[in-house]
Amino acid sequence: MPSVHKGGHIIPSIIARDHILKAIREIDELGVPDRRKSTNYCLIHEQRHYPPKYVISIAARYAIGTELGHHDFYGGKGSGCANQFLRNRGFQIAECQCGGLISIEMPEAASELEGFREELSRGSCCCSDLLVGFTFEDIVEAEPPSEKGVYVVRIRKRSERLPEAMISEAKQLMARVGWKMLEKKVMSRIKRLRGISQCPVIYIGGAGTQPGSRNTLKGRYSEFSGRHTAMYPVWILLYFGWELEFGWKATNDPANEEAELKRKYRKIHQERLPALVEQ
DNA sequence: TACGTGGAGTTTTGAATTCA
DNA sequence: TGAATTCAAAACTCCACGTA
Repeated sequence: MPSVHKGGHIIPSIIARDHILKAIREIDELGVPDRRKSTNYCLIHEQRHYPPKYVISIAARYAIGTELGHHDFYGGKGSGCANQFLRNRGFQIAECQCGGLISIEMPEAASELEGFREELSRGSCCCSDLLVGFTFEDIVEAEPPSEKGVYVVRIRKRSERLPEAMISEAKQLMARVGWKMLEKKVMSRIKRLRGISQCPVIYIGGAGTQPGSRNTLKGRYSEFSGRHTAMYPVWILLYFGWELEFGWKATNDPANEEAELKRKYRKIHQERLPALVEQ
């Protein structure tokens, strides 16, 4: 088999740019196993980072039908090694310790990324005026009443982990579970984390909005531990060290209060709803 | 009586199809 | 080819019932 390296550690030269692009697309879908993350270099494609050796391993499967193992070829800088192989096919390689699969899609430059981090950590937004009269408690130990009302989930403190990185790690976890149907459903919710902005309010909902309903704030809150539409992204945020609050306001007209709250929120946020609400 | 859970009703969304 | 329509699936919410 033709190769670009000798001595038993070979990269099949039949691997073309198209095979590498297919590998990148697969990694976008399935993520990178922890043991295959890069240590010192990243392949940078469309402003996302990928581990060079893992990309080549996957690309080999598309080219020759067999995935290469971690020790089947060299990484590093030398001639015939993974980095040079990828550069020869038109890809950018940079020194980086992120491990791969880190997106910097929102801000384009590194300085902007830092600015985005700062903006996220501030979490300031004028929509806090909408929540006058709400009671807030830590989401993991909130005790809302058994009454009708409107409720919100709000970010109290952000961690260093950005939404895109959390989505990537969640995707890897789901890929390891190996249950496509479950992965599709869970990830469809978790991807809503991309909608998180500087605004701390990430969900608005109502309890007892329909006539005759016996739903309560307490009941809706309990669903965050088992079947609420926003529970997966909430779990992910908590897992990565974000601190969240559950806030509520009891009312006899939750439907109108919820609609009015969302209307005002949209007005402030260019017609968008909170990140975890279906847009 | 309060709570948890399975299942059903209603609304929304998006893909597929039809038609001009 | 693009707009309009249809329909299935998903999302969201509520109801009913068993249990503590």
